[in-house]
Amino acid sequence: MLQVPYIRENKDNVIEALKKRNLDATETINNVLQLDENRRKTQTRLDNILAESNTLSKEIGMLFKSGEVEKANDIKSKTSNLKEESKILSDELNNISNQLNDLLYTIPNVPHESVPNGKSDEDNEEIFREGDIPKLHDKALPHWELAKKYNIIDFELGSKITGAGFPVYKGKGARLQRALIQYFLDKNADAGYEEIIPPFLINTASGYGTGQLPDKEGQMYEIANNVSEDTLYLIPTSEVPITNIYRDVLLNETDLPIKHTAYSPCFRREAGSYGKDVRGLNRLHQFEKVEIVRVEKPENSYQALDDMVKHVKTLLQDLKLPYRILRLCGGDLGFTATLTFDFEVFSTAQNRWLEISSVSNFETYQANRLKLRLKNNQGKKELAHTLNGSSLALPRVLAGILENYQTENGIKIPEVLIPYTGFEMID
RNA sequence: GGAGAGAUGGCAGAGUGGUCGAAUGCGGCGGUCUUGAAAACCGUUGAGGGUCACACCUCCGGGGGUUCGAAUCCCUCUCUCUCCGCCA
Repeated sequence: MLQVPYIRENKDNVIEALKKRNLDATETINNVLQLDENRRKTQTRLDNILAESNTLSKEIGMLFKSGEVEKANDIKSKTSNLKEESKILSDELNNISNQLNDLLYTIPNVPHESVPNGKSDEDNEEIFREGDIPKLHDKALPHWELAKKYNIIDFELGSKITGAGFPVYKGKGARLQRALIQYFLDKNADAGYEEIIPPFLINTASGYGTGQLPDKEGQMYEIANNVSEDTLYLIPTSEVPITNIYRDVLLNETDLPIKHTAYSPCFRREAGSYGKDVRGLNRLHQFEKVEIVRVEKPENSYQALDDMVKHVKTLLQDLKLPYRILRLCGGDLGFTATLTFDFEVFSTAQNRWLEISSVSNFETYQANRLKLRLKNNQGKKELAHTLNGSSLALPRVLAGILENYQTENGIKIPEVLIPYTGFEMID
């Protein structure tokens, strides 16, 4: 969430910048500042009462020690008023703090200055395009038909076992998926990202840390939890457990940059999706993803973002898939991000672009929730910047490969993957 | 699943109702000494709120309670460790 002192000092800029999200935050920001002022005032009043009561308590202690019991009892009777008052005030303070927090949770991150105006994904700005769109033969099929034809992904079987959106990968399909995971992890490791295998369930504190909670519970599957009283959630992305490694952590400047990569299954409820968007592998409830996460010094985070974009590019270049990069407009920008670049692969048989990666800078927005701080060279503590990106989301890469690499005799395997698959053709 | 022990500052570890935000050791930082370094010695060193700065307030795993007063007593939750059982 945004930092209150920052809002206090940059009120007009914050309101202006949030307009890019098509959001008029004037009232909310005013309420925040009002509540903040109220909070500080109440805190001061409470502090004074507590100070007085502390003084009296010490006096009583001394009097008892010196045997002046009557005098002590006398003072004792005076403290009951203070007690009552402090109880009322601390309730009030709690109330105000909760209101303030609740409100802060509703304010999205301030977009970076380079974020274009716009209402929806149609207004995203294409900044880069690479790779040739192949000319397919006459009988070319969309990937869900190919999956059936070559018996490599079984959507109906997944529906039987679990439900729609939980496909079963079989034979060479499973093998190809695993090859991609391993290939991505290897490439990420080569680029200096340390591999992590995180838990696939997270608690509520972690959900708050990265911004899935509150309000976006609907995105995640909730687990009836017999282990503790806390609710657990299936991870929607490994960003959540990985970034939460650094919740309540104070880093030294020499620890940075921190670069992690992880493979994990991702679980999303995707309530309300329908039609061609959910066809085949386009949108699933469970999918595989390799993620990269970074923790950076504030002054380096945009350089890091750039670096991540470059890295993701190399993956697609290696796979020889046609792709483009979009700079998300204010209307499409995620709640917690300041700047996001989406990668889309061209799904030739469907004749549409599919999002396969989203690379974002969160600046201090997550770090503030996480209490992820950094002690800089002057010994001063400041919030770190967090970033993440997909490298890559598997199903749509798979869709892209199946469709773009199909021939009349079968589906060719991209050359870089052959050492991982052990076969060159799905036929 | 059963029985027990525990959670204190960056780490280790004392503290069982009042002057304890917390001994001591290690580590960190600054200094003396040294050509330089090490050692030794001296000093300093938790976090958050608040303030122009002080004052002041809060924090000894989380939450609640007892008390004029809680790191210390009670309840509860979470976590860790030991033993037994079960298990990939």
